[in-house]
Amino acid sequence: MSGPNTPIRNDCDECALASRCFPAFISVEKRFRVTQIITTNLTYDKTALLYRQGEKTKHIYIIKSGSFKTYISNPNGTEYINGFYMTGDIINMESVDQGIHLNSASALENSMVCKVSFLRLTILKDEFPTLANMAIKVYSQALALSQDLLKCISKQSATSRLATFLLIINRRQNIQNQDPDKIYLSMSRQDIANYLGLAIETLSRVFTRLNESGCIIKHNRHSDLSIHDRDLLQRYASGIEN
Amino acid sequence: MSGPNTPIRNDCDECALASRCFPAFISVEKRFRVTQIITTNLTYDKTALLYRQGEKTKHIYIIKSGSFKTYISNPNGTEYINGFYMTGDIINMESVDQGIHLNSASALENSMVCKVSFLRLTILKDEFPTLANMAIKVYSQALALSQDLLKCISKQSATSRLATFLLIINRRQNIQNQDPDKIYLSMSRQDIANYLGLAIETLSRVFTRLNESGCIIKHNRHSDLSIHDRDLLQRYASGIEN
DNA sequence: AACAGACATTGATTTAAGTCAATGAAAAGG
DNA sequence: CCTTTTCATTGACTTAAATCAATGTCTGTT
Repeated sequence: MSGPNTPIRNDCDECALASRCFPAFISVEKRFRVTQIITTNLTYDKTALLYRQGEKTKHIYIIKSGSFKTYISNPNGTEYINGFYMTGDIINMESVDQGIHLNSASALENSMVCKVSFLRLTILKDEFPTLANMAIKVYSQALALSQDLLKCISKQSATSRLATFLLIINRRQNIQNQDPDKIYLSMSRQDIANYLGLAIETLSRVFTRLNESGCIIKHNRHSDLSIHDRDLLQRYASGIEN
Repeated sequence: MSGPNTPIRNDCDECALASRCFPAFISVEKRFRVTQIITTNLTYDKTALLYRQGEKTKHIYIIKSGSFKTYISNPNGTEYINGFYMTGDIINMESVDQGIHLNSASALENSMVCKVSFLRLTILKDEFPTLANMAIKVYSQALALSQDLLKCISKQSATSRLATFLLIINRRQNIQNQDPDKIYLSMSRQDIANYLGLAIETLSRVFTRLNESGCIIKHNRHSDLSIHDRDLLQRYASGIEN
């Protein structure tokens, strides 16, 4: 076995996300410490639950591949979609304070995540102060995004909401995508409608209209589409065009 | 002058917020260090700008008294209200990552704030690791609140939105209030309407309806009201009642 | 391959909220 | 103190999206 000061090769060194994930904030020589607090490459099948609303929580999750939705189940059986998460995103940041899951998370497709105990992260943080900076950076970003989204969803038309949504998804997928105009929607129409605060029928009509205007191209009924006229899509998103 | 290890009495020791503000995370003996990074008791008159969208930023602000709104100005002259902040709240957390103000902030009434350089806070953080924990705690709370609000505003009726808004304001004001049912609205109807994603006329009608149903009592036209039937208000908020 | 069930789309109608317009009430300013 | 301006309320009408209902299309199962 390697001694505690001998660098060892671990999962994180070989991960495609390493440069954007928290090991990036720890020197290569000390990366071995990471293995002590992170559980890597957990797999979840489509529809599998990552965690359940109300449960106690001690972990954040980093998505290595695939995607998840978080949602709140209502007494009347309906769901409120809180967010969609994809490669590189961190799930459960909002529960770190209370230590209880505020929503449930389920896989939208077969996915892989790494699991980090935030209690242990706190200990490691004292050892590597840059980790705290990273945490604050990530939180600040999440908050900025969330405010943006609030603005968009509370005040825009159905067309503008969907256009904004597609542009955001596209931007997030582009980080690792080949074709910059391709969009893959791993979530159902119902999920998107719910997330954007629209009826599923309204959403469907808007999809049809965006398609007919030549703005997007649908490659099949559900998940695969391409942005064909990005400029127009952006005008829809900003509300210049209707 | 006191030497660096001699506890000195400073503004923060006497502040009513001390137990909820970040000095709470530093031992009394070392509190003097706080004075090196915090500027206390800055005053802003009603309508005065705390900062302007697009400016570079190095500070977060803690409200000692009064209230502020943050907003984005649009090319067409309209405003998007991002948030309302009151005593004990921290303004500008979302800009820490980018270092640029994502919105403008202005005082809704005569107010007092303390200003903390987050660069210096980073240095202090290495000295007092608990500060980092506090930062993460605060961020996690802010994120949870923001997700809650998104849900409420994107999917609820006008009545439910206003009822939720009033309950949130009431809860936040209760921390230091005498009468637990009193609500003071320092922002204009236009600001509330904008924040909730409603037309000002719709908001006005809902105010009238809540008043007529005996749910709230308006003490004057604008700012002062009381919750008269909290249970009913909560039913409106949850959408059980319309 | 055929069936069932889930999911998506399209059409007809209703409704909640937005818009336009007028009035009322308070605050600001000379 | 009176005028002007700003902000809030109320009414009449319009519209975007929700709802209700039917149809179409994919997915998975045996």
